[in-house]
Amino acid sequence: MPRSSDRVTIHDVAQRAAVSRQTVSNVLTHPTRVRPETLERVQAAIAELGYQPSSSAQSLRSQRAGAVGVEINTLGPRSHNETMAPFLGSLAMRAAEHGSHMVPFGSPGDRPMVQGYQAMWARRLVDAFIIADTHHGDPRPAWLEENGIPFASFGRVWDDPTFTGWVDVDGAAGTSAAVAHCAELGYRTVGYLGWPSGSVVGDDRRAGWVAGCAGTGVAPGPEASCDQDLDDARAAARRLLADLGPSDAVVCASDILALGLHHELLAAGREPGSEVGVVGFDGSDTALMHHLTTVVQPLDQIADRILDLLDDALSGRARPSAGALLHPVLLRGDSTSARSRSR
Amino acid sequence: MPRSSDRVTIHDVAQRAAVSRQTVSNVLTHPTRVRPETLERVQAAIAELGYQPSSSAQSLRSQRAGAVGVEINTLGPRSHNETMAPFLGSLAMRAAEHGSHMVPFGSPGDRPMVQGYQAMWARRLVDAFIIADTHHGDPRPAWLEENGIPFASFGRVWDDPTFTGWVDVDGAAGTSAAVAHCAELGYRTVGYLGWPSGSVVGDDRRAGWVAGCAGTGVAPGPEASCDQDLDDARAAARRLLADLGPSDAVVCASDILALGLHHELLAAGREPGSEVGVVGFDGSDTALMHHLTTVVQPLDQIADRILDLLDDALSGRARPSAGALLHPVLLRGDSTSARSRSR
DNA sequence: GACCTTGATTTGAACGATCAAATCGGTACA
DNA sequence: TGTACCGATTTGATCGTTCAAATCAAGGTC
Repeated sequence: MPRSSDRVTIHDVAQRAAVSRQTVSNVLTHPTRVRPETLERVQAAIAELGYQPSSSAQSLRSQRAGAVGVEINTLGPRSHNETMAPFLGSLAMRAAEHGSHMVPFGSPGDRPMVQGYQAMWARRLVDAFIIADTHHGDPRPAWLEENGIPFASFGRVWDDPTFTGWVDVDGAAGTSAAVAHCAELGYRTVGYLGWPSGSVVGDDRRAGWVAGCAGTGVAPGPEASCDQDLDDARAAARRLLADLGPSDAVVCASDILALGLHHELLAAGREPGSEVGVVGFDGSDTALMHHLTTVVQPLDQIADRILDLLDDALSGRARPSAGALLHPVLLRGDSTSARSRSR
Repeated sequence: MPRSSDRVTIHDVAQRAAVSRQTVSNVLTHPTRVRPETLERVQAAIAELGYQPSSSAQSLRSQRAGAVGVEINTLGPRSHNETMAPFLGSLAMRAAEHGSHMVPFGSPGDRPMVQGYQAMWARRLVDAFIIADTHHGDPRPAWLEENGIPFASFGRVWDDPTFTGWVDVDGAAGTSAAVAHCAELGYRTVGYLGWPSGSVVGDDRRAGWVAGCAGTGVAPGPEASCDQDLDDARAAARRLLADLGPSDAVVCASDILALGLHHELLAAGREPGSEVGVVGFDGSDTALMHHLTTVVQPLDQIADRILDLLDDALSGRARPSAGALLHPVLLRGDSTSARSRSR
């Protein structure tokens, strides 16, 4: 029976098993150091008392918070960032297996500033950070690097090509697979609805479309670009519509853009899929809800790899020689469907 | 200058200001105990060294993790739960002002089990939990209560009316306001698209529709119900369409349902807003994206109140005599618009 | 029988903070 | 002059764990 207080400590277990605290500790961290007979007795005591080491005590002793910070400014309303929320979910689930947990935090302002990071780091609430969506001129990578703070990034860190602690989705492979999918289903041309050139992610995805068309021999269809916004997407889609005949398909840089095109097709009385094929990108809830064919980001895998990177960094292992590019997976929905090639 | 190591501790500050560690501690926690002159000197040292107390050390000493657990199973893909993700965002932002942080976690399975909670609690990674979406037969509230674990709930805890540690949105007030909004704009009847009766949240929202119609004198329009799913919503909306004339409006139990109706209207060539009014509920990104008029849940306020509840519980203050009902706010979008009453 | 070795276990110390009790230098009062 | 008292500050102890060094028991060697 645990002592009067409700909290079971290593001391309670030691007393129960008639050994010293250190032996109990060894049972959990260096089982080989302890005699099999004793091991068993201590393990029994641990089980009976339901002992689990206190994370605060371990943190203090090991100088490790066992936590990783993730900025969630982008998670709030009006952000339209449908990737970060599920990504945080994946991280939280996977973190358990890595013996750590996530601490979401935000800076007051809209723009990602180092202020929030600074606050978390100074108190050592976290051992490392995960950043995402870095852009040109993003102050975070440089600041983290300068201060020797471990971090990993979801998405390439474009400002610093020497930094290899990132995991990213091979956007070109994704759009290329989307084109292949359309070709296979018999669409005659494959157009592209993307973002204005200049964004690295956008250019990457567009490149996959170009390469995909060249590789499969399908004719490139019309192209338009717009911002990551449903209204803009619809406007851009309207511009495309005139050039889209039956059995044409369009690959989009994101699910939001795909949804915009989807809506315009319906508004024009043209059935998505059976008439004009539409493929989105991201595998967002939005796409699933509307049954759009989409290129799904393997968020669980990404989370796992990122946590591996941090494990390595925290145990002083060398950084990998290069970042990791993961392949997205095409998820077939109703917005693309087989058509007879004979028409 | 900080000592050779990179970590600034209370000892470094003490040395720098030529006082003892305890005096430094007092400066931060009991400033009145220290002579003004000394206070200033120590504060200067703190500022110069950029000292912040170590959270692990404080946790161990105070027996408080300073963290709150939030289950995020519902946050993963395919959950269609558009409220939890932004809510977690609000919590994370507000938590900073409450001197704590959020720890999102998940259980392997789909259904909320106590297993995940157990794991977090045993190691004292968190001091309390925030639960949401409790349903009849939910094992969590009872289990938490039994084990004396502090928690608060977003949404009433229906199985235990004596539990008052909850904050909820006044759904009836929301739908009622939605009806009033429609009446004000001149819609002749206001229908309802809701969930099958039996869900407490759903019944609450429906009651507000009924009361709103009675209160404003607007005629109740047709009614239908379906699950929280876009396809189901569209099917239900099709059933409603026949009974919906121009200048009729429909209040919906959620943004997803509203979106379903929105889509069916467009598919039938009837303009949402100008012909048939549509009001959603939740204030989700989906609604904002589609410019739907919607009843917005005040997530920041809810987060604040919930954290207050936990602060009280952790400092041993008595529970409030009743749960808190917060008023949602109607956000006007394009899916409702003024019409001339003269027609 | 004294001495060394090996393996298993225990004791001491430390991580960084804060509470409680002890100390210190002054003042006031008898 | 002694002492009681005060505010300001310091010292000691503690939270629960784990590393490093000390101890202990058993066996082997010369």
